Amino acid sequence: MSSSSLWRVAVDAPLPEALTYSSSLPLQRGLLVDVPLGKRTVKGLVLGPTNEVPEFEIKNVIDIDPEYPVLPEPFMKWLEWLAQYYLHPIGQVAASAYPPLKKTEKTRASKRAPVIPQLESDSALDLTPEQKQSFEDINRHQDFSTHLLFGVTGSGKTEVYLRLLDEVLKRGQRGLVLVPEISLTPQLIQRFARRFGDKIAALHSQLTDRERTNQWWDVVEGKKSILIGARSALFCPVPDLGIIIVDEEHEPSFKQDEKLKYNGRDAAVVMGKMMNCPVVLGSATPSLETWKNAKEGKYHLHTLKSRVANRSLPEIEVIDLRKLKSDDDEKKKIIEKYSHLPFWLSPDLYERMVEVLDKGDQAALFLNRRGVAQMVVCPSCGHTTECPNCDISLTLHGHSHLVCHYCDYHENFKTKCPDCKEGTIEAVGLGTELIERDLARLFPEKRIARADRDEIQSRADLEDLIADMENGSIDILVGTQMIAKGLDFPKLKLVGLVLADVGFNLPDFRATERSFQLITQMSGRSGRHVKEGESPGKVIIQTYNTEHESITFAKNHDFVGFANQELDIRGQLHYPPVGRLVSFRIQGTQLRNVEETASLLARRAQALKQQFPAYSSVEILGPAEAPLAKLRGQFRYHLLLKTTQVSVANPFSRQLLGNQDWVPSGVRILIDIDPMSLL
DNA sequence: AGCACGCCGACT
DNA sequence: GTCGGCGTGCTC
Repeated sequence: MSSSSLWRVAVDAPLPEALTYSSSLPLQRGLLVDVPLGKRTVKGLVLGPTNEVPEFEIKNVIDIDPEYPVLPEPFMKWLEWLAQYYLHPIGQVAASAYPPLKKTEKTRASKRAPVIPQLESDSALDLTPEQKQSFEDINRHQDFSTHLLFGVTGSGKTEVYLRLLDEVLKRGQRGLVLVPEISLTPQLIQRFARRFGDKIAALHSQLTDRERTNQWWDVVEGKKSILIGARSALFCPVPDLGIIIVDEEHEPSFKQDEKLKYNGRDAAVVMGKMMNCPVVLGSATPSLETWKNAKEGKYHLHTLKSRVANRSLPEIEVIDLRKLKSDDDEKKKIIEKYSHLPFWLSPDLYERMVEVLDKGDQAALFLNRRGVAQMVVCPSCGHTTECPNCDISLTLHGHSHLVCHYCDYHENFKTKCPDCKEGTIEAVGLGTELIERDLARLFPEKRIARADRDEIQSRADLEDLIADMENGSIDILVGTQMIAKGLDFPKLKLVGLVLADVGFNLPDFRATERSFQLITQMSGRSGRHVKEGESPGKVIIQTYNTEHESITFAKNHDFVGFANQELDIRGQLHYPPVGRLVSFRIQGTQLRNVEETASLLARRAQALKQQFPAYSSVEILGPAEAPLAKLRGQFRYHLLLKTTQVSVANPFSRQLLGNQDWVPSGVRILIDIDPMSLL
C-alpha cells in the first residue's frame, strides 16, 4: 500500500484559500480531481503537495478526473497570479480554466452554422513601408516582450497581426488573439478564416456550451493553432503559445466587472510573461496605462502614422453650441432662417448633411446618451460644476443637490451660473430616439436607421444593419457607442457628434480619455475609402465646450499631445496610470448595517495607514454612497484607495480585509483592483 | 456556490 | 401539530 500524502487543492467554491486533502493517488500539480466538500463532491485543481497539517479532520481525494490534461506550469502560475492580484478565491479562478461541458467523441450534425466558416483562402496583402517596419521589428522578438502597435484608424493593424501569426505558425507555435466582444463579428472571424483556413478556433458569447467545449478541446489538443476570442479566451490553455495579440487594447470592455474583476489586457501581458512569448497591444488611441509603459520604454513602441493606400484622415470641424443662443443681429437672422431645426442641430451640421446626402453618400449622427447620465450645463458659457477635491463632474441628485461620487462632497445646485453670472444652468436630456424622430421630419424622403441597445438586440440585428449600410439602403444612421467601433462603410462621408459634452461630463476621472477615444474612433468611421485626391471624410463635433482637451487634440489627430497632457493631470491628482486605485463596494439589505460597515472599513484603513510607515502614500476617499445607491434591494456604499506607490495597493487591501471576520453578517464587501469605472 | 440548520408564519 | 419560507453559517 502506497503511503498517503497531503495536497493543496483549489476547490470550486468561494473559499478564500485552497483546502488540504490527503491522497495515496499519484497526484501532481495541475491535475483536476474530485474531492468531498461538506456533503457533496466538487471539482478541485491540485496546486501541489504540502506538509502543513490543518486542525481539521482531513478528507481523502476521491479520484483523479481522467478527462483533462495536466495544466502546464506557466498556466498554473498565471491562474495563481490572477487569484493573488485580484483578491479572488483561487478555486473559482481555477474553475474558469475548464470548458462548460464534458468532452464528447460523437459529432452530431448541428443545424447551426459552423463556428468558423469555410471560405476561399486569400493571400497576404502588400504591406506599406510602415507596416513592414512594425512587422519586422516585432517579429524579431520570440521571448517575452510587450509591444504597442500604435496605428491611426485605417492604418492596417490587422494585416500586421496576420503576418505575425503567420510567422508564429511557421515556427510550429500557436497564437492567441483577444478582441473586444463587440468587434468579434463574423466579418472579423471571416478575415482570419480566409487567411488561415481551418487552423482557426473562436470563443465568444454567442456560442452554445457544446460549441464552446468543442472549440476548447480543438485548441488544447492542438487541432487548431490560432484562437481568436473575447477576454475569456485567455482561460483556454493554448499549448506552445508563440504570441498574444490584444486588439483595441484600450477598450474598457477588456475589464470584467463582476466576479473575478480582471483586466484581459493586463492578464494577457502577465500570460505572455509566464509563457515567455511576445504580447502585442494594438490601438489607434492607446490607454494611458499602455502609453505610459511605452513612453518609459517598458513596452516597445511601433507606430503606423498613415492610413493604407494614402487615404487621408477626415477633416474635423468643431461647432460651438453656445453661439446658437447669441443675440447680436447677424446671429438672430441665422437663427430665424434655421428656426425649423431642432435645438440639438446646428445650421452647420444640417447644411453638411444636406450636402452629403444630395451626393448620394451617407451620414451618421452619434450621441452617447447613456442611461440617466443627465448633464448639467450653462447654455451661455458652457460652465459645468466640478468637485474641488476630485476634479470630476458633480452629479445632480433630486433637484437641488450636487454630489461628488468619489469623496461625498456636497453643494447646493444653483441655477444662476457662477461663472458668467448670466445663464441659467439647465439639465439637458437628449436621446437617439428624439434625434431619429426629428430627422424623419427634416428629411422625410431619406431612409433613417437607429442603432442603440433598444433597436439592436442581437448579433443578427447588427449584421442586418451593417448589410443595409453597405448596400446603401440607409442614408442616415443614428447611434450610440455601438456604431463607433470597427465598422467600415465605404459611402459614409460625414460623421456628426451631436453633443460631445455628454462624454466628458461623466463623473469619472477617465471621462476625458474616453471622450478623446470616442471622438477619434467615431471620426475614423468617416471617409475610410476616399481615393487619393478626393476630398476627405468630414466630421462635425457639436459642443458647449470647444476648448475641452478631448476635442482640441482630437481635432488635430494629436494623440501624443493629448496623452502627455492628460498624463500630467493624472499625475497631479495621483490617478492611474501614475497612481493606483482600489475600489471597495459595501452592500447589504440593511442601510444602517451598510453605513456602519462602510465607516468601519474606512476607520480600519486609516488605522492601517497610521500603523505602517510603508503605507503613508495611501489616500482614503470616502466612504460615500455609491452612484447606484440602491440596487436590487441592496444598499451600496463605496470606499476608494488611491496610492502613488504601485506596489502597496495589493498588500494594503489584503491586510485591510483580513479574513473579514469583522464584517457583520448580512453585509458583503466586493473589491475591485484597478477599477475601470467608478460609476 | 450548495447544502443544512433553524426559527417563524399558515395550512391540513 | 408540520410544511416550507429563506436568513445564516460552513465547507479541508
